[in-house]
Amino acid sequence: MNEKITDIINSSSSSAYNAQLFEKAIYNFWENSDFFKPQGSGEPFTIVMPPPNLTGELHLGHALTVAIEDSLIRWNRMNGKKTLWLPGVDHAAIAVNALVEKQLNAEGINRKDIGREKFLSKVWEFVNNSRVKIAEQHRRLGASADWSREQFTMDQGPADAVRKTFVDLYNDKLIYRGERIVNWDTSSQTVVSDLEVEYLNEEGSFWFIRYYFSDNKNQYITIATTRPETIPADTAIAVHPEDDRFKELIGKKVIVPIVNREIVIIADDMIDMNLGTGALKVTPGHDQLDFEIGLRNNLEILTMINLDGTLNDVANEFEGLDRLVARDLIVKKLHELDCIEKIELREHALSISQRTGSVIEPLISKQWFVKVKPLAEKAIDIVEKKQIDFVPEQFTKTYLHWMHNIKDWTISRQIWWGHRIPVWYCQNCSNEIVQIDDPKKCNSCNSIDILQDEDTLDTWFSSALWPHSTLGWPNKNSNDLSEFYPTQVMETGYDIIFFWVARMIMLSLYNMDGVPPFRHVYLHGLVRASDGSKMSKSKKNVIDPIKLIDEYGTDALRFSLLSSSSPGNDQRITDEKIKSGRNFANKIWNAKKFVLASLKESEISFNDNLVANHENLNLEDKWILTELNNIVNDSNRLLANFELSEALGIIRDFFWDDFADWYIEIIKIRLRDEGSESESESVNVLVHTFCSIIKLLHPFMPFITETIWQEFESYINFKNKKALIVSSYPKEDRNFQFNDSKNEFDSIRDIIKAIRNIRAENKVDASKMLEITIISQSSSELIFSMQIVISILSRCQSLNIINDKGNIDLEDCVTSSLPIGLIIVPLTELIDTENEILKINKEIINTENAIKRLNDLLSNKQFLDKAPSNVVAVNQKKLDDLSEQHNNLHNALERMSNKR
RNA sequence: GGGCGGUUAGCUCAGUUGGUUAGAGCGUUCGGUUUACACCCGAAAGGUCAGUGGUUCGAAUCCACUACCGCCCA
Repeated sequence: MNEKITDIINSSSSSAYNAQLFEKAIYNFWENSDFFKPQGSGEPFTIVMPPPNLTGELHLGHALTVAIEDSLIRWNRMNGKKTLWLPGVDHAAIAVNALVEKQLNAEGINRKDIGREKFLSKVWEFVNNSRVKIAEQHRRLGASADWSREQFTMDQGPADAVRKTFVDLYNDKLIYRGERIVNWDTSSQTVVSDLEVEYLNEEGSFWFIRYYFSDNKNQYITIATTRPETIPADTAIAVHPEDDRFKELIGKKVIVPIVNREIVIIADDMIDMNLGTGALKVTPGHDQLDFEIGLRNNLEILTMINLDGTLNDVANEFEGLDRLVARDLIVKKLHELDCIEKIELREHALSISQRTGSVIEPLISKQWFVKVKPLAEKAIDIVEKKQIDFVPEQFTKTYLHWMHNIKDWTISRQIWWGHRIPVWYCQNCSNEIVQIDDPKKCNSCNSIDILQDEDTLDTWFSSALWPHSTLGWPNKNSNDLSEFYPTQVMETGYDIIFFWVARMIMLSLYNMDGVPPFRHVYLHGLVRASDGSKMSKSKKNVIDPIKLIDEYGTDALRFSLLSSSSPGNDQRITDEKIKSGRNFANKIWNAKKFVLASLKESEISFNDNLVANHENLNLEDKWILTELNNIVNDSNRLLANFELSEALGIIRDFFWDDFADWYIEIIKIRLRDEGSESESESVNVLVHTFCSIIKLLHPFMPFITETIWQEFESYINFKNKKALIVSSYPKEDRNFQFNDSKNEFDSIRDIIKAIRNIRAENKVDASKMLEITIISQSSSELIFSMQIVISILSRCQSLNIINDKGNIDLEDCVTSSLPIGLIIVPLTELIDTENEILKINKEIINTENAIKRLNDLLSNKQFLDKAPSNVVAVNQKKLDDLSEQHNNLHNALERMSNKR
């Protein structure tokens, strides 16, 4: 592998990192080496991938899913876990059914003309193509998933799981068939579940309509409605029993306009007296609430809307019209009949099908339902007992709230694509046969005249079984099932917490004897367009992740998605963000060039066993190793808490700020000193630190890090590890913890920053070398030992370090006061001494204020009693530093003033 | 109507058990000697942490209320 990588690098002329050159080769190398398969004997770590819909392409939400899950997977793999990321795809019943139907329609073909079988073969053709495409896109995203275990919801295994679950639930009386009012999607002509209905607030007309009494044609009761077109199916008027306006009318009869049918005025507690006139027309066949009123009051149920949205003969002369068209005509007729008292504008919720966008029609229909309450109770219990937890935590509440108010789940769908309901009806004796294997004959009367239910199951029914059906259930002897169930993490978007997560919990508990399907649920937010709007095809603001990858590289995309993703929160994606990801990758690439060149030029053999050479480490070595150790510690902790963006952030900062801007710049000085012990020492630390960074970054940015690792492999023997992906993640090393050195280095860094600041503030020409004096009472030795570093990084030609307050001439000097000492920079350009004195005075006042505040704090008995000791100590240290600084400032002021 | 969340620099966002003078990226301004990198380097400006009140030695962080924004469920 590494020869190949080196070849590619050598053939590239550009100095910048070009992701396109490496990603494919690296991915193939991983996949062909079987690195994605669970390996070793470690503790298992499993994530089951949320199966994308086979509707066509992956979007940025999938890219985020992959970025997060792959990072977790790679981190765990590098930590020695037996890691399985199980990929799969979903048949997306309604969406795919509609897509293929649309394609056929474009060719002038109706699915009913060609029949079920032929239609399904067309669908299979379509999904087989999508499946290949999506798998390819996942590879582009760098997903280290075990493709040999890839599952499809329509494969035999998951299909067996669906059948067994259905039959078990049926036998346990948890699945039933019944006539209920359901959400009917007139355009796809199927029922949809409550969750698939969206509500849109819309300003609409509120019609006030008179119903005349049958015994007195001059008197009437006025009702208010937003749906006058359903008047022909009214079977009662309802009022509140306590409503004084209507009390006496209860039991009286009125005539339904247009159809002239007689209905009765009834009383029902659920009527809102303040809404409209307080009287409600009751249409049990076409409204959920009216249906319930109808049940309570034994009302007749009339159906006037057909499955395609047109009206039937109940609507008299309006038969055959679409209900939305009929509305206007019916209103017109009501006007003619003088039944309309007034029309108001009112905001009301419009039910829209999430799938097709058409207006949902509540209809009575015979459907299959899951009786969810008993399942929900267990699903509530398991979360309350904290056997499953949510990240971020607040989704626990969302979940529990929904579970507590759960309603039965409509699982049948009137479409062809999907798992057919395993129920057969005997045409001879009306027996209902529900069983796993297709029956040959009726198990009651032995007739062979049996017909299978025409309907299919809700897609989410099969996805609800995903964590165990993909591992081999219902085959309880499956190795994967015993080894990888329960899984550790379920990671998906918060928008499908009810659709999917909640149902997986319910049905997994049911099928797996109460063992929950996963330990943690991590929910990420939506990826939005740069203006904060949702991406949607209709808005034409969808960004194709593959295009971004082509332009910027997968690592850049993953970096930007991950670094602006915090659990449960939406993020906006912008070109600038992805560019900063690309820039980061390029920075790594260039640092690699420097490190590798240093290694080659030094001609030393890299020795990662640095611990033995402690005494020879320089201050900056101890500092960078300590910082590295801190970052290793923190990033492992953050990753364990699912704080990916935080972990990535601190690694990025460490690499860019500490390693690239400081350590490399300092090390250059030592590298010039060829052949010295210091040179080999520095190369060791340099390579060790850089390789640690590469490891730390690998889960997030797999391609560039593996590419670099492969190239390094030619020069370093990485302890028998074939690839970075299967190497070990850095672990804390107490031997690299030099806290005193870190503090010392920080104060040296402050000196350099202070001098640079003086240069910039005073507009000192960049090429001008300075002569600097530093007065330090306690740390002059430390400063002396670092004088070359200080000189070069701040561009001084001489550094005069003294530890007493000797009489130094401060004419034409600028000073900077630090806890470690006073920095004096003489400038040949004219210095405004008065201005300098002003500046120093200002700083003295600031310092004195701060000292006063700290003195007050530290003499506050309550603070000393109640604050933890480390907080007291930190503030004491701060006070000491400020006092030192205050002295230095006074010192400078004195000398400055003498020169007036 | 019920529930959940948000409001921090010009923009996008961190800030996990309350503890230095509140951070980052992008953008802005100034300056760029330097063979890893201009997809870069150095320096800087910029915030009453939505408002009010409370708890506390100490509040962006906890509590209450208000305002605005968003999401979910009806």
